[in-house]
Amino acid sequence: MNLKLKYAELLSNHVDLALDEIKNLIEIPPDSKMGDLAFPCFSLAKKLKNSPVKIAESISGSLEKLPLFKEVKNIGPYVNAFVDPSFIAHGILSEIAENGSGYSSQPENGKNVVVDFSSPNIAKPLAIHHLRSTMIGNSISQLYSKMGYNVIKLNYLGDWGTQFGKLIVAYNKWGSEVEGELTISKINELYVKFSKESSEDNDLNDQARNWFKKLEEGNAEAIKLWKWFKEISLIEFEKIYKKLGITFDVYGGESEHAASFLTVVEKCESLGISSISDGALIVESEDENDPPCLIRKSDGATTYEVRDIAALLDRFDKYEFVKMFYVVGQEQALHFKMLKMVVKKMGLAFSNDCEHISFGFMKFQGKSGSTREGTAILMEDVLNTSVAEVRKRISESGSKRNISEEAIQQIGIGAVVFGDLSKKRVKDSEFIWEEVTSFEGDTGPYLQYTQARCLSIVRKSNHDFMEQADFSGLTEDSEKLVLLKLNQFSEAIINSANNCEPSLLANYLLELAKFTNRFIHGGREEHSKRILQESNLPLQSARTALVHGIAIVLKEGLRLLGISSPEEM
RNA sequence: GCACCAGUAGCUCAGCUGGAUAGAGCACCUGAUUUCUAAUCAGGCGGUCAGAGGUUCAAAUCCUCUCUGGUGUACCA
Repeated sequence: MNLKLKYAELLSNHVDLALDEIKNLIEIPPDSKMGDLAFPCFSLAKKLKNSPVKIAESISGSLEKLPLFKEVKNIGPYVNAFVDPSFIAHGILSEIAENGSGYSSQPENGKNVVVDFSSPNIAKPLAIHHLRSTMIGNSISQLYSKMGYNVIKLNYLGDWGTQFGKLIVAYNKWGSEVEGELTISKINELYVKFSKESSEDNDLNDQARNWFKKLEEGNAEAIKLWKWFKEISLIEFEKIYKKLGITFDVYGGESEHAASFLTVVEKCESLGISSISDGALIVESEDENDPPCLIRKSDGATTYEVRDIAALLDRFDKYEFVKMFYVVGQEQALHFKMLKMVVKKMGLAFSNDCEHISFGFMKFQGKSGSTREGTAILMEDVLNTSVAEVRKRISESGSKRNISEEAIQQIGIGAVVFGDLSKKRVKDSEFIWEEVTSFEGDTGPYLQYTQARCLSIVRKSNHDFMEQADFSGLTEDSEKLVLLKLNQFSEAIINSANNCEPSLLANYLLELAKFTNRFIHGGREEHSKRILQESNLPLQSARTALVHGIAIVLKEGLRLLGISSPEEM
């Protein structure tokens, strides 16, 4: 139910503004004691040549009574409305009960959205800085499918480039020293060793560039090794994605577009937007402050930029997307700016639909870990530690409940994911072990706990509460706050999706959970206030339905963040 | 040098795109438990919204400058 719209309709007969304008002015007061909706009268003051307070008085005095609004009065320059919870409860709760997890979902619109996320480099283990792209991208994908889009989740692997030349050199030189089976961490060790040695021996870098050139030319030995490194890496990645419950629709890779780079080069040349500089082919930037975009190296090899452009052209051919999201760290902002710039110069309108969804650094003890230096914090370790902490906590609490292994996994992993997604993307975030393994307050486990608590009440209610409920009994403030919050679910989703900002949804869920715990907690202080102790069955049923609705919204909201929630914990 | 991003309580962060007395969580202090799940709830402590100007009825929010931190700056990706 769109309460802002209803309120705007009520006001529209007495305010000389278009319905939409009124609706956009309506806000939610900072304190619910002041009302549930507020219409500020400042902007009318000039037009009416009267003080905002007087205008508010006159409007509130002339409004007709609607059952939806218990009371409308002015507080200073605001016209504030108090919603009658019993009037909205039936609509909201039956909508949730009927749709279940589909509550607030929008019908399919057939439009394609491509989300490029996670996209790790082959031959390096997944570290915490990959967590952000992976989790943010996954959540954006869930949000857009909730909004009715057809989402293509694309894992665009960094599987091409000079680094493979380096690896091949390293493997040929020191590979025989590796003991046992070659794993991703052993590959990484070779890479680390190469980095160290090559800083003193420039010849190694030349060899590496040479091997990469060979790889691009289709040299059999190079390709064989490259394929092998890739296979080993993918097996490792899949293990983590499975833990996180993430799947991809398409695995792509830069390597696929290395060949088609010629198309890009030709197009740039024929359009006359490129030029030769120091032997390399470049496209000049529009902004004088930016460097040019390198399309082809002076030795004829491809660049990251040209491969990405070729990949983008290919994606549009395949999917005709309405949105193309690149979920990649902010350090690559310039790269995506140049990518868009070149594609725009190529005369392709879809350059406007491409968006770089950037995010800040993940740091550990003030530094961003580096796989090259071997100081990275591995994603697997983080997840395992958090899960272990949950297990420890449960055994120490001496709880009688038997908590399943599945639930322990969900809680441990949920804590890590929520910790990351509850903050705005742009912020750099400091990785603190104690914080990851803290499960109190504004955390994922808090939301899961709230949800489990609600489900427990629903489970114990042994009758058809939707059938027997009398929603007009829901008159308490604590009930109203929860109801209004449930009603805002779709707004939270839309906001979150439009801004590609999962933290907005995360914060919405925290508020919902807070109101919920307050509401339910009344039953702890006074036994008679417990929902299932209520002797008036229609009222008890209405409250149970409310709790049921909360559980559904919390579970669905968490799912949109990529977090699964246990039935019991 | 230039460009982009950030700066709000001791710490981690919100602040609904310009509105009411700047809010949460953690930490610290006090209280509630033979739990419809205490991974909870109630209360206390804690602020020069980096600084200075400006725009207007109204600025943490918009503009300008300064300071601090981070990132990027063509043949790595």
